[in-house]
Amino acid sequence: MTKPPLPDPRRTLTLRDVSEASGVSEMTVSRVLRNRGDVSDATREKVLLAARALGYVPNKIAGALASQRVNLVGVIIPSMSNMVFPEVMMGISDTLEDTGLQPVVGITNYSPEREESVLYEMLSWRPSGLIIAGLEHSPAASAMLESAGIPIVEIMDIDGEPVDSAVGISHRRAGRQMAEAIIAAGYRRIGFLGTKMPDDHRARKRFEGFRDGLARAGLYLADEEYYAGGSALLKGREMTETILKRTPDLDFLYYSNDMIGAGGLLYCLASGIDVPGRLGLAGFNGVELLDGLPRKLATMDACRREIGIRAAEIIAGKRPSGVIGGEVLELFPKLQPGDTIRKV
Amino acid sequence: MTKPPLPDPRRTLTLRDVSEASGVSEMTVSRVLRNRGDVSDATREKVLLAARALGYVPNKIAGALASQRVNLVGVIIPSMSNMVFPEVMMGISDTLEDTGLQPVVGITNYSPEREESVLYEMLSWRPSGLIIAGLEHSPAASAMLESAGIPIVEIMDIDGEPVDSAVGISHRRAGRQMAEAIIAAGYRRIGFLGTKMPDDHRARKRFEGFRDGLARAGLYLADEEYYAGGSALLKGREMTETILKRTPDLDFLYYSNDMIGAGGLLYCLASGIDVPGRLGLAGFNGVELLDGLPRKLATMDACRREIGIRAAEIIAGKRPSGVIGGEVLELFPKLQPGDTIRKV
DNA sequence: CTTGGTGTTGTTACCGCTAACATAGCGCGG
DNA sequence: CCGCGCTATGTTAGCGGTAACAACACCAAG
Repeated sequence: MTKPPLPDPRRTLTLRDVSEASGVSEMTVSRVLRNRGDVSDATREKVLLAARALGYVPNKIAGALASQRVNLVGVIIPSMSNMVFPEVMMGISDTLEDTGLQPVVGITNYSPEREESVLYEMLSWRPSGLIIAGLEHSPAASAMLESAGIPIVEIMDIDGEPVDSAVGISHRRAGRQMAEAIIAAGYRRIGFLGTKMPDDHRARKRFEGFRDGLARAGLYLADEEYYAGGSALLKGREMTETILKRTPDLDFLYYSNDMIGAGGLLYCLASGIDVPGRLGLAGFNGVELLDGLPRKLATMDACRREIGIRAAEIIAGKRPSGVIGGEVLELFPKLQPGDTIRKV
Repeated sequence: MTKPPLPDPRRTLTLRDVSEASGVSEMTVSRVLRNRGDVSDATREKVLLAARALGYVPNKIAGALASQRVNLVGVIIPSMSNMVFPEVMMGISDTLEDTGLQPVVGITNYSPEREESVLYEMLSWRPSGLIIAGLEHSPAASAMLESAGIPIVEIMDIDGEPVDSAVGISHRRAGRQMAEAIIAAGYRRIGFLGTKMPDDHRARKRFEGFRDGLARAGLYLADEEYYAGGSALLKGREMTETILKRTPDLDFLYYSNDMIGAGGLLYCLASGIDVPGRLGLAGFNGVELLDGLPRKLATMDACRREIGIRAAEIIAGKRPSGVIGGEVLELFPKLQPGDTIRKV
């Protein structure tokens, strides 16, 4: 039993191990592995061979500390469970792909306290940029964002004052537009169905915009219904039944998201309600799932993927404008009338 | 031009800044901020006050390097877009919550190459544990996993040889069980609908188990149909139409996931096909969405949340068994017959 | 034979924090 | 009033890399 030439195989390897195995200095190994600086082909080969043979994995913690550079981009979002943020994430990932930057996600569950702690945790890793959903933050969180010294992009919403840059849509306007379209189609007894989430500011703004849109035409909401938790599709179904039982003369239902809207649509179809003749329906988000439904629910695309792409571009410094920061990029969702609003 | 007493205010703060502001050594500040070691209450107050006033955020990069401890757990999964992995993630997050550990997610898109590079990237941050979906990895990835020197938990699947620990279900058995239930209910002309994903090994194993289950009863698949990309609900609808047109005498359709199954169900209901009398249907996963459908699709719960919980427990060293590693934990999905399989 | 470029490799000094040990101050029994 | 055993705080030496610069070999031109 000869002792193998390698030192304790359980110890994790360092540059020194590779350096000794290949007979050059640690610095040269470092250069080879990062493709930086001039290294002769012969040396490069030797080093790469040794590194691969040992199974060396560089220690980015040490590298980041020494170089003061971290290839991480923090992404803070409220939730991962409703298909809207995963799509934003894909836009971000795809755009960051070829920049050497890597997204790291944190979830807040719509809780300002969690947002604060997730943000603190993220900043303690000194990411080179941060993407965060929403414009509303606790004072402490705002202070951290302001003094972080890195590019910040607040996404999804532009109805407010960003810390640095922002990419999103105006939810207030989106709500108002939907109201106008509904009124134009001749509906008058309008109900609203949404979530019980005081901290979902975007849903709130859509609701306010919607109500304002109605008010401008001298209309008001005829009834409202809210839910929290559970299967959104099922809740949409149940809430629709509830609200229609309570206020049978409603002629339109505006849902705060597509999932409950889809539930409502399925309920109406099963109950033989004439959609969109006797009752019109609309949701919000433009989720892919709607494509598979028996009838197409009216909705508004929230530009989720593009928001992700643009935000990542700002962080990566790829915006064509060449602006350094403080950019506010508004995207414009378009109304997709589908089959659940009467044609005028 | 006198040099200001404070150094560049844009520079990010270090322990030294807090130490100077509070008049104690860096070490003491460090102790206060980590709640470690004895510090007098007076000093603690002073330090916390100064840290808060300055808005100091510790640098975990430096901390991790010095202490050789990283509170990160890598989680590598194929996708975030189909509701199964988000639910696993929640189990992981909830369990890690009170351990000081933090999950960091990487997505592979079912690509072995991406898996390899995501894994390399993750290991270079020296996480204290790793959770990775599946038992099949490239040779290079396997080598990295083996020599990482940290607890590894492979999740979702247990049909194979884990590197270290594993938590999951037997997809082969799940497929077989479904076949047996279908046969017991009297169906004989059975079709399969799935994804074109050579690297989705779990779907493949379910399919193989299903085919074996049929074979044991002397049956074989009467037809098959595959898809890739797009809205799964819509694809399920379209594939169902296609396969039924091509092979009209099918009396059962087994879908490789609930989403296309739901699409198929909606198609059948809209076409007036007698379900489950003339045609039976079943999916896989037990997604919440099914609760909202007009009829309940037969499915098998994949134990997604519990898989996340158990995997996180192993990483956090919270398993009751007290086992160090190499644990294989099998979970047992139960068949939910719903309304789309004939009662025997 | 020098000089000076050019291309390659090595040396030194940190990066910001923490483990481990050293030290200072204090109360107290002998 | 010495020395012991506390507790509270400070000092030193890295963690594993990289930036910046130094050093070296080699060769062409002067």
